[in-house]
Amino acid sequence: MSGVRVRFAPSPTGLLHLGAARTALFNYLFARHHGGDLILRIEDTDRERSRPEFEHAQLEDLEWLGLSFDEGPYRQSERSELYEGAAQRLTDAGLTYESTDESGRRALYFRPPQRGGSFVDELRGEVTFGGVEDFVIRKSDGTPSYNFAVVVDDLELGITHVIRGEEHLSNTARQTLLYRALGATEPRFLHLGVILGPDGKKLSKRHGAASIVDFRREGYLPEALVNYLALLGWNHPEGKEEFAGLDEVSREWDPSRLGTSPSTFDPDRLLFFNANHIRRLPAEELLTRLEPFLDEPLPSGREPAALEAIREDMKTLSQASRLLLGIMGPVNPDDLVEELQDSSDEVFAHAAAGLEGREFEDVEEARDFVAGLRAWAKERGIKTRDLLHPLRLALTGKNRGPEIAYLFAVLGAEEARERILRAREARLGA
RNA sequence: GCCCCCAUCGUCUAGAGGCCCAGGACACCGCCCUUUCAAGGCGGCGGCACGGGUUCGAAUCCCGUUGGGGGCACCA
Repeated sequence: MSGVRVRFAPSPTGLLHLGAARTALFNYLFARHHGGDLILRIEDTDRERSRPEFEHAQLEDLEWLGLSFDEGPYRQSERSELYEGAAQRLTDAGLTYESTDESGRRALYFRPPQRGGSFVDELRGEVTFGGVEDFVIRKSDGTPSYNFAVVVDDLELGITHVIRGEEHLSNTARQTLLYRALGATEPRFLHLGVILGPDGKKLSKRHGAASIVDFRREGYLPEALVNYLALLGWNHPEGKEEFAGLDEVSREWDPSRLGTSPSTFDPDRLLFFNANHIRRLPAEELLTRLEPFLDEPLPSGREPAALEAIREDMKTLSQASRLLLGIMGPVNPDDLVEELQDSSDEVFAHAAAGLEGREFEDVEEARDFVAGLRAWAKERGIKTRDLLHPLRLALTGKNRGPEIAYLFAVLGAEEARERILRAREARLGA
């Protein structure tokens, strides 16, 4: 038992974003690294904007990412006595006053004994601050303000390390003053560099898919997101950059490798990790994950071949249907007549004959069949290109695509034969 | 305007005074492999923001400038 207690404290006023997900991830990794506890706290003090749907959606995203919590969720909306007690102590100490604004709202303000000072950031060293003005700790509707609730809760929950984005640096200054006014010792602080959008501005909805749900819907794998996010502001001691999943990152993660500079979200890099993780997924697993993304089920009985045929080209799961259509979609033979070679006719005749009454149990059998075609072509002095390219055109109508054997295996011998015969006819008719 | 943080290839980063005329990854380009695309292999393009110090020696330490970012709400 290390005694380390960290927390992730989202506000249910929107969807879980990349930045928040990274914060959650690093808190999780920190807790795992130290054998400590990760606590979930919902900061729902904004009665207007907080919505249960958002809380549910965020929890779902966290779960999808594989992030689990040891405690919570605690909801700030359910802990008002705590804030009241703390507010009373500050009032008793003569550090608060009530004030009414133009619209007649009466709030409780905190007047810090000092306007400046410093705190230690574990990553940046001593951070000095000054010019802190009085700020609200209890809003006119009775709910605690963010800065106040955070301090009271982190204290009450025994949080030892506060890990959050650097956008909170100035809040930490205010909170430090609050801790001291309450006669408490502040936890340790780690402020991670913010994540910027490709335009260098703080990442937001404007930058397209910045919500975790968006990535999920587009067919990104949680493993890929975790892998990518883990490398934003952290690096492996030996430069390792590919991690199978959260468990592997957890095993190798070490807080001493954390950085402080802001980083820019790079969609290309994420895509690269996603494609990599798709390639390494076991077939059954890939099939399961693919299901929600398929317009039509994979060709019955030929699922494994179909899967392997598209896997290399798939950067996101949502591309599966399009890739599948590229193989199985209808072909108009008339469109490809011009591209066919002189040798096409005998190639078609031979291939069609070979396919007659045949069935491919798996890709291996299709490969054997193709090997047979190649041997035949070699004997006849037909170049490999003049053998396979016409076949590819006949089968899919396209110039590029997966290895030919996959095409046979996915389409099935019967359908392949028909397509070849149709192409042959079209060629003769031309 | 005030306060704060950050500063190595376009991007993510390694680098904690000599090992660096700076290494890796993404992206991009070329070559190889290959029926094609992709993957893979090999190679290329490309960076220490600038100026002062300190030091025998600085990407690394200090100061300044510039640049970028964040905060300055009865939002969190």
